[in-house]
Amino acid sequence: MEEERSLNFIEQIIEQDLASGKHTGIYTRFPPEPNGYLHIGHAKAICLNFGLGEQYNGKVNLRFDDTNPTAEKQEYVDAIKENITWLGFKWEKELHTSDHFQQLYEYAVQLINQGDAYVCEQSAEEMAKSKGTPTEPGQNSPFRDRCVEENLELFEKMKNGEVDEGAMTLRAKIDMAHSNMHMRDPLMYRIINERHHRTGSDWVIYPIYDFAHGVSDAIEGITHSICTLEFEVHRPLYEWFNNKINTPAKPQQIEMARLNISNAVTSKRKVKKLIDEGVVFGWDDPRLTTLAGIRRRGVPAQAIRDLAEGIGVSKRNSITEMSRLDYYTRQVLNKTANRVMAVLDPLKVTITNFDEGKVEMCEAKNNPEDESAGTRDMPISRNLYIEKADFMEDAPKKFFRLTNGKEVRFKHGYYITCNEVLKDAQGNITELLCTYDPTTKGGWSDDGRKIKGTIHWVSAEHALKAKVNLYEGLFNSENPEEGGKDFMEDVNPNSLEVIEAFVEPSVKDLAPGTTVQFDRTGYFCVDKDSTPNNIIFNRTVTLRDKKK
RNA sequence: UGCCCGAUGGUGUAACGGUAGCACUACAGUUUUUGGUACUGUCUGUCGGGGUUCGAAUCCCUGUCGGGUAACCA
Repeated sequence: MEEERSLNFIEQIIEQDLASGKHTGIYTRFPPEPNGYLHIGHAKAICLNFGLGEQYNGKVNLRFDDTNPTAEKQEYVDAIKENITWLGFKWEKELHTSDHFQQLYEYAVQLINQGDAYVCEQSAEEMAKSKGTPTEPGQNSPFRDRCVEENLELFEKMKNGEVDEGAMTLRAKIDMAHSNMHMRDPLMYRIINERHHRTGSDWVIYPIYDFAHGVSDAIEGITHSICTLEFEVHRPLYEWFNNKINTPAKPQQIEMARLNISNAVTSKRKVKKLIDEGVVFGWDDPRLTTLAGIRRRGVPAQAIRDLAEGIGVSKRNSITEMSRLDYYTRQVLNKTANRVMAVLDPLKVTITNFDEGKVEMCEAKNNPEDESAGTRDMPISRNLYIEKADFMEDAPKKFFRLTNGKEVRFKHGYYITCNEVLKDAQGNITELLCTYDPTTKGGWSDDGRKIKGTIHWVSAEHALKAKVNLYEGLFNSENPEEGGKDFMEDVNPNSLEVIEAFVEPSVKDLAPGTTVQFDRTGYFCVDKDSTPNNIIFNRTVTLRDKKK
């Protein structure tokens, strides 16, 4: 009954903490900075934190880490919430680090009173210089030994806007000779004269990540604070602050490897360049691995969650193959996407023994994997289209599609035989003259005839024209930036091909965002800009194809 | 160069001193009104060198390789 599954290292920590009584329940958080759009890497963190919450009946806060008003915007806050909701998660509380500004300030004052923090008047350059190097210790700031009263007074001035930006900072007094550079009297507060998207002009002093993040975790009662590997060297600082302050809880920071996907880039800077240089059309371009892009391409949220679950959690940096996302996408869509017939590269077929003007309806299952999806009626008539690739003259025996003289099944329609091939002056095939067997309606016969080939088709007069975006990987290399290469050089020039296809009439009413399977071709999503008179599909992923 | 982390098939992960397993990919085959799906099978792996032990992917030493880290960013 219970499926045997090994625990990842974070689950092991949690179960130990629960078993030992260190915690009676778990509380995690997802802490994005609202300065950009979420991508597939964030999705892993979201699924992990919220997934752990569901798994252990714990709570998960959504906390916007908004300590730097120069980059953060409400627009991003809204988009991030939308993405998380799309993924299907609910947060316990929506919080912002800025909600804790007053509390953080009071803790800072406490540290000053304890002699653990001081106001420093060194410039950024002086500070960098006196910080030392990995092999040489730093020099103490000349302001390091100010008395508590003076520190208090100066910090108050900073807070009240009486000090110029850059003129003073608040620093933790730790150890300028520490082997971990982050412990050499790190900044706690700096002055930024910029309007904050939530606190407006209430504050001009803003806490630095190292001080704000861990202490906010503690304030919120977070038990397990999961972050990525690059914060590993920050952990001693994280713990230093929470140990110096009498915070109500002592959260544990746990670092894990971020998710990297092959043939893609995720960093804001790089995606922005792709947009600015016109390689892609925006943050939600379906070729990007932003959540907005992936969603627009038609990938279901469940596939992202399955991916996050499937790749596991570890501390070693890795690149997950894109084929893995494709796998989960197909897996979900196979069960949920209705089938539809669409011809992407048309070849005219005339059924010579089908009366001119006659229209018959063919009943078609919407999804062979889901009986409850029902059926629809598709019109068939004398003039049809099939895929060019589904016909070949003098085909080899392994060719299971249409060829001269051999019967194939037109799916949901009839057995068809090709009798004559029409060509233009250059010898290109322009049309096929075929006949149908009227006794095989639906694609069946009870005389034991074995029809190996089944192909899709649409009725020429009933088909709708649709614009179809065929996407391929945006980059040629697994790792577009490997070896200091310029990732722009690695862009796949064929990442988008726009074609006009013929689709069966039933798609007319599909809502934007709906993903269907084009029979034998792939999964396609109705674009958000699609309308009944201007139908647009985005190829989500092709079907697996074992042909040759 | 200091400090920190990591190294298991092509890829992602298990095995916590006792038969190296699972999934993706690739390749075969069966089924099939999608060359889809489903099912079955095959290929490929413990970074090197020492040690501890009856026994090491696992523990110890050492080397090599990879990543992170020295923002008034997060």
